[in-house]
Amino acid sequence: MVTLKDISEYCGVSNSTVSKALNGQKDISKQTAQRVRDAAQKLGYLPNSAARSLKTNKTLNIGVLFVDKTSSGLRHEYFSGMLESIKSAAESKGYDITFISRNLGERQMSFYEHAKYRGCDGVVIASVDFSNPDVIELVNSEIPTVTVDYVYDRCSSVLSDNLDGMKQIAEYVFSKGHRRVAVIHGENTSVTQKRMASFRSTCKRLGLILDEKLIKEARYHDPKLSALATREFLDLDDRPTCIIYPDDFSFIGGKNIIEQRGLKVPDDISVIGYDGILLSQILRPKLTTYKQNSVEIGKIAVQKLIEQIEEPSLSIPEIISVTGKLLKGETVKEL
Amino acid sequence: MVTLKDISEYCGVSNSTVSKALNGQKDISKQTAQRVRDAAQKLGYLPNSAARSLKTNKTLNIGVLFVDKTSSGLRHEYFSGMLESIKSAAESKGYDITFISRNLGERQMSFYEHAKYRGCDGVVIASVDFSNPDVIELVNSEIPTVTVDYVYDRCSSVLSDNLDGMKQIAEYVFSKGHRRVAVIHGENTSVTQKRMASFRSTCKRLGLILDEKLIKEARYHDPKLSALATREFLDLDDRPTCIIYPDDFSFIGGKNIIEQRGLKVPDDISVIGYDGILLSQILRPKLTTYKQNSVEIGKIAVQKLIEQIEEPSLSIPEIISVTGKLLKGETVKEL
DNA sequence: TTGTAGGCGTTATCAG
DNA sequence: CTGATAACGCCTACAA
Repeated sequence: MVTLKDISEYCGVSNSTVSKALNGQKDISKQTAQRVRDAAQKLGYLPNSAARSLKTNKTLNIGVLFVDKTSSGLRHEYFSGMLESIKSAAESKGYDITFISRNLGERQMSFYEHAKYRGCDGVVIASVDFSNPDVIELVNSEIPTVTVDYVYDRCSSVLSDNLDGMKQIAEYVFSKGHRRVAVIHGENTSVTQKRMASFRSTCKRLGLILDEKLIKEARYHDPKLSALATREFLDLDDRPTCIIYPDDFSFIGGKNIIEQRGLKVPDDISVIGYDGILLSQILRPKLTTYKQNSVEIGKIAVQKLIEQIEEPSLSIPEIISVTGKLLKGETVKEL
Repeated sequence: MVTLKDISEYCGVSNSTVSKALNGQKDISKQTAQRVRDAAQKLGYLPNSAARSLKTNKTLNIGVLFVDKTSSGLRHEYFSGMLESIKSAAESKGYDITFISRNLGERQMSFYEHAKYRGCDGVVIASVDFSNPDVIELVNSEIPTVTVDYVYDRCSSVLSDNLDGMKQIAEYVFSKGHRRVAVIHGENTSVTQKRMASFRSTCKRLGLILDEKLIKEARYHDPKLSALATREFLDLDDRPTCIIYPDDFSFIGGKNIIEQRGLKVPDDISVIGYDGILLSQILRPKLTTYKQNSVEIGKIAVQKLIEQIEEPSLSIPEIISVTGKLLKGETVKEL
């Protein structure tokens, strides 16, 4: 391994001169600096990050907390897309991404301990159980953190705008003349709560009476449960004219039931998804859905985190909402 | 930050005694060891990985090379599933996962340089352009590597058994009585070559005459191109009785065309996918496909890599083939 | 069984 | 402009 020392010997200058030259300090003569850089290049020098961060207490390393609580985890395109974007945003700023978990070596450690041990400059927290004490410990620690889709008091967060999403969906459906609209929602998380609150308030605003029989809980990314709920809706005497699904993927379950009954989308029943994953736009008829901007969310989360890392004094906890976009598709019929 | 020194002062013993006690060396008396451990616990001591790896030249850190050459990258469930499994396999052995890329800080660096800089103990290489000189440099370096779905001379690799996959598909289709079978394949990679070679040889073995008009190139994970190819097949005078798609997701493109023509799967035309992603088993009729065992592939890749890291002398380059499983589904009709 | 001392590769301070 | 020198936190001969 080529070290600073090798270069200093090769060039006949001191250790510190080499260090300064390579780090672009300006108290080194142009010629020496050039000579040192050439030598470094020639000898194939690479800095040693461990030594460097031992000294500087910086690692250029961002931790990512991504526990697949739902066990669909990275298989969910919303999250894999976000990860991809976190990765490339971090890379473009010169940071690496390391997954944070609970165990390292023989030791069991908390997320905070892990991040600390690895010297992460900051951590992006997404897709975890936010009520977990371990997560809370991390958020309350001195390590900069940014959360996605959940708000803690002292920590910046980036939120997919679920209020807007559901509002747009409800308004669109209403504008198409639907008055009996069923909703299948995911498990009870803060995301779900926001979506449903938005749905209810939008209904109220539009003067739409809510029938609680038309609201059912299923799970995100679980087509089977959405299929069940769909069946129950279709069995009602006064069946809804439109069903809103927890997400695009779950809709596939509903689709099967609908087709099995010999019904046609959207002629016999309208449907609408959530997420805007690739699949939604490939299906025919093209699915009406609200596209969450997972790429933007990941990007902003990283930006905000790096800002906090590099300018801790200037950076204040902030809640950033990222709106998505209604993709009109072809599955909501004009009544 | 609590360091070894703090503990040593607290306990009134030396630095090295603490270090040894914490690392379970047995030349420390039971009582002292216990006292030290208690103090460490009490003070909230955490080892500093940078300092440790500076000394030991180990980081307990595995790099992952995951460049989305196809730009669908992690959005492809085959890869996101594999990553998830790499992550958890590494975690269970006490290793962390860090993504390797080309840039760090202001510097542009090669993959090798990046991995070296980060001190990765080893690197798993998956989903990249394997002909890239940078990738080759990494593989030929002193850093242990394992590749997925590609074989280099001196490096262990884990392969999804594409020969078996295509063989099973062909045999199954044949056993169902199909004789005019069309294939849409992905872009020209070694994976594609293996699948096609396997298809051709299986056809030959079964005495099936290959009609080159029934083979078309599209791209993986690209429903549009598969839709085009499907259309051309359906326009043929003597249309195939079965179409094999490059992957499950691409099949959706074909499905649209088929339905648009008013044809029914499998009554009017049989179809078969590849990958066995969640979607395939949700579709109705359930898609016949070959499920690649991405979880197993990721797990084995990590195992093999860690073996190589920890026992370099015992570990020899090895090519491990992971077979998948034909999911019979309902989209191939008995003729 | 415990302690001393040196060094891993860097950076930073301060004197020349 | 350049060079000694001392850290950063940890591990490990070797000495006691």
